Amino acid sequence: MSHSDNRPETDPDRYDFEALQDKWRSRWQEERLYATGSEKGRPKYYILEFFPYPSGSGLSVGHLRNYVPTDVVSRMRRMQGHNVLHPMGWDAFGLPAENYALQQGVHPSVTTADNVANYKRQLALAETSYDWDMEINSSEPDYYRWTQWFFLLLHERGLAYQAEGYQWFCELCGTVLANEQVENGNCWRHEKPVSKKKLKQWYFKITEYAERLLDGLGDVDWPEHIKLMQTNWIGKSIGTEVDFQAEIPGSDEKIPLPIFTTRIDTVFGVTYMVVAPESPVLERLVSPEQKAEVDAYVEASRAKSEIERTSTEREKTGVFTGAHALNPLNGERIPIWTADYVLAHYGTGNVMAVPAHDVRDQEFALRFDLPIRTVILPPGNAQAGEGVFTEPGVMTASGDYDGLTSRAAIDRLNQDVEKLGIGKKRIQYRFRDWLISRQRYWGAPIPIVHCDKCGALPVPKDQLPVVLPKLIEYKPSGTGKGPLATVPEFLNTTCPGCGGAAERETDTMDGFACSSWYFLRFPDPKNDEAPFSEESSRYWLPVDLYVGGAEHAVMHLLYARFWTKVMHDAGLIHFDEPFARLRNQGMVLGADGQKMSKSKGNVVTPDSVVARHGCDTLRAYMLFLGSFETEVAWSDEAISGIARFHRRVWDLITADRDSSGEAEPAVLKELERQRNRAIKKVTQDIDSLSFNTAVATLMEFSNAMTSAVASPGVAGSDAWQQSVESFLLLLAPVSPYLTEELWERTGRREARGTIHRQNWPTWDEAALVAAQLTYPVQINGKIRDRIEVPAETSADDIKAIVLERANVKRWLEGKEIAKFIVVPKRLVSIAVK
RNA sequence: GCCGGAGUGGCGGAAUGGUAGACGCAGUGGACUCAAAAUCCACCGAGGGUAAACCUCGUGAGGGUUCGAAUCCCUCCUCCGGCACCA
Repeated sequence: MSHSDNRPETDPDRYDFEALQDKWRSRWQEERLYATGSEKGRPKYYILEFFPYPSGSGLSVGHLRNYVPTDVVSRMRRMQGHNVLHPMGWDAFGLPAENYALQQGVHPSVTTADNVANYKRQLALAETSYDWDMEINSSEPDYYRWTQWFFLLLHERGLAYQAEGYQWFCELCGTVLANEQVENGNCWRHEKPVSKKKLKQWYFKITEYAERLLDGLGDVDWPEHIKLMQTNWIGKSIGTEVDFQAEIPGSDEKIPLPIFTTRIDTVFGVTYMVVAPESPVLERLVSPEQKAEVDAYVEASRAKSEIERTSTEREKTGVFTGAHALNPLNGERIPIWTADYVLAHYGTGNVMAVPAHDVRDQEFALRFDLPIRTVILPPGNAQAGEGVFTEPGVMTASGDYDGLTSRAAIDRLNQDVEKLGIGKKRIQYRFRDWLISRQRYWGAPIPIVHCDKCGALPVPKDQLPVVLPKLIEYKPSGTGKGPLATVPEFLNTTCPGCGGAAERETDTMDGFACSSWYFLRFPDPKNDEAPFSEESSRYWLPVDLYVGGAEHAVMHLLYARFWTKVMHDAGLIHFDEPFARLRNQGMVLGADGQKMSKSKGNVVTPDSVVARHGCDTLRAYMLFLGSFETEVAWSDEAISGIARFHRRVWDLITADRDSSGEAEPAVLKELERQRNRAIKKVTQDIDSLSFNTAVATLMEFSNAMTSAVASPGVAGSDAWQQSVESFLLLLAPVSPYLTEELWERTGRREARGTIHRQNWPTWDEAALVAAQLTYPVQINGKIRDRIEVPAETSADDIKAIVLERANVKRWLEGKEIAKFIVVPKRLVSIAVK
């Protein structure tokens, strides 16, 4: 057999991947091969990748780690008779896009259009089977009109509100930053510490959905670690809120000072209290003597970077306020301090400090010489041990409660404080409402009008979209107001309430708003009456398989779930979890084991790989690299193995063979077994996203075919034709060009049309059993012999055969058999004494 | 500090209670060739054994459960990821 590479370039039978790509790409386009399925009576399959931001640097093979595997699943599902929706669109609004445009000195609408065109060109190189009729772009008015519509829906439902809040501010940028632009307390562009500035901003009340966001995680097939990250992020704590009484210095007045604690059983060990420096009550508690010191402390904590503020390494700081409080359970009078280890936004912003049973309180107490009183003993110990005891235990020095376990005491105290009217059991969440305002240009304008008389009013829905004007100058102003505030024709409008002069809101929405609903738009992307039709969402949603990087574990995936639940409550959709099955692809590192980056010069692009090895080889190699969910390094050498595999396949199928003669039945039966095994394994592997083993199985099957066809008569057999057919079908989702060409060359396309619309092959379980089975024989766990027997041999017969074997006898000599185990189709195990 | 994930040949990785190392890369030997590339065939965890047979060891370390453990349980080590004063 001659090899294709040895064939002259003019030989039409040579494997020429470029010629195949040119030939089939245009034909497939004409045939609309990737159109979204719409045939009645078929099951649907909606497969989606995380909404990509089309970055200026284009795609590397790392991105294909997501796009190629999902494409393979889509292709298999189409062949399995599903109506498949596999769309692609662009998360084009947002800070990265705006910053890229600023850096290029070109308008973001222009850079976005260029970047999108480049992404589409590169995705075409990998022949990902998107239906481009479904394409969407979040920065276009057709789309963001509906993002604004959803803002109004949230507003209507009381889930969007405006509040004063401290927000990250970078002096060097002269602007407010988003949380995600603050890395370890530094501005992402300047690597300089950021501080906080107080601004009036828009928030979404995601915390109202905390409990349902937790509950919903039980219903979805997601990686456990992602669910866990969301659970931790939401941070549910069950505890008690109790009012202590604070004495106002210099008067007889007392005000309630509420605290939140998860350990009300330690309440008899409180020796001081702490109020957060930003807490509004602080002002009233400060005595004249302490005022200067407290003011200086509050000022200093505000100026501190977040990294200094929250580092647990740092020594604790704080100042006495001059005020005292009364412990409502024992009447004790204790000092009130302010310290920045207490966070204003969590709980009540005040804490009862129990230095004997809390690490932080103890550290503080030791530093400032405050008393430490043990009130919990380790279970079973009458004496307190060394250091801080933070576990539940048994109460002591706690009056009537002595001797109760922490658990019992918490229940009783919860009831008691409620009876006394000084507090009650309460649930506290760690996460906060979603700050959605951005004082930046490149985003969906928040559809609100501010009127002096009527206040903040929503723009009527029929006036949407509020169009983002095309500004030339869109740099952040640094005033804390967005660039839109400088555009009179945008800013000035009439009030939808009273018709008088009014101003538009000039903040734009966080980019995560756009990606919180895009999966609903894809089934119905051109609808101009509504964000989507009820019919389209009822048929296609929820998303059956959602694939993207683990870095979005909390942000996007939590926001999208929140919006989905709101829409469900508004009666717009029939489900309340958007993504039934979620998987994270692993990253592709450069050949040097480092993250791919321009500066390291280790970026591999699809362009270079396709030019060198062709699309099919790139695709198959992306799958073969390693298991889908783990990180892998690119290798320029290993890809040659896939290139060889494709050439061998070409030769195997195109070779001229002598088809005369009668084949041996055993050879044909073994070929049939290999064929059925491959169908089963490849089908199951693609379903479970084990693409690397699917490709390995195809290699094994082609190796088995190569050795089978070397036997006389096999080439002319039906079994051989069946194997060729099944093999091509199984390989089709992985290597679409090669298989289509071979499908045509073996005469199948003319009769039956494209390989990509054929039925996926099915297997016969009965054909999977080999005629002869080899049983290893273990004696005390070590393999001492092997026997080959017909598959149907009974366990008793196997036992008899094994006992007659010389090797076995040798190991059994003088020993007693304790156990004799025959595991059908697997092995024989003997335990001897 | 807390939570999670992972440690298997020279390398990427298979195997989730049943023959450890499938499949591939690299390597070694051979065939073809004037030669090289490509291709094809064979070998390819470590040690012992002239070789075959066969034996011993071997999935981060140590212990346990089991006829049988990479896989399950306990203790520890290393690496990676997330959260990080959340009361």
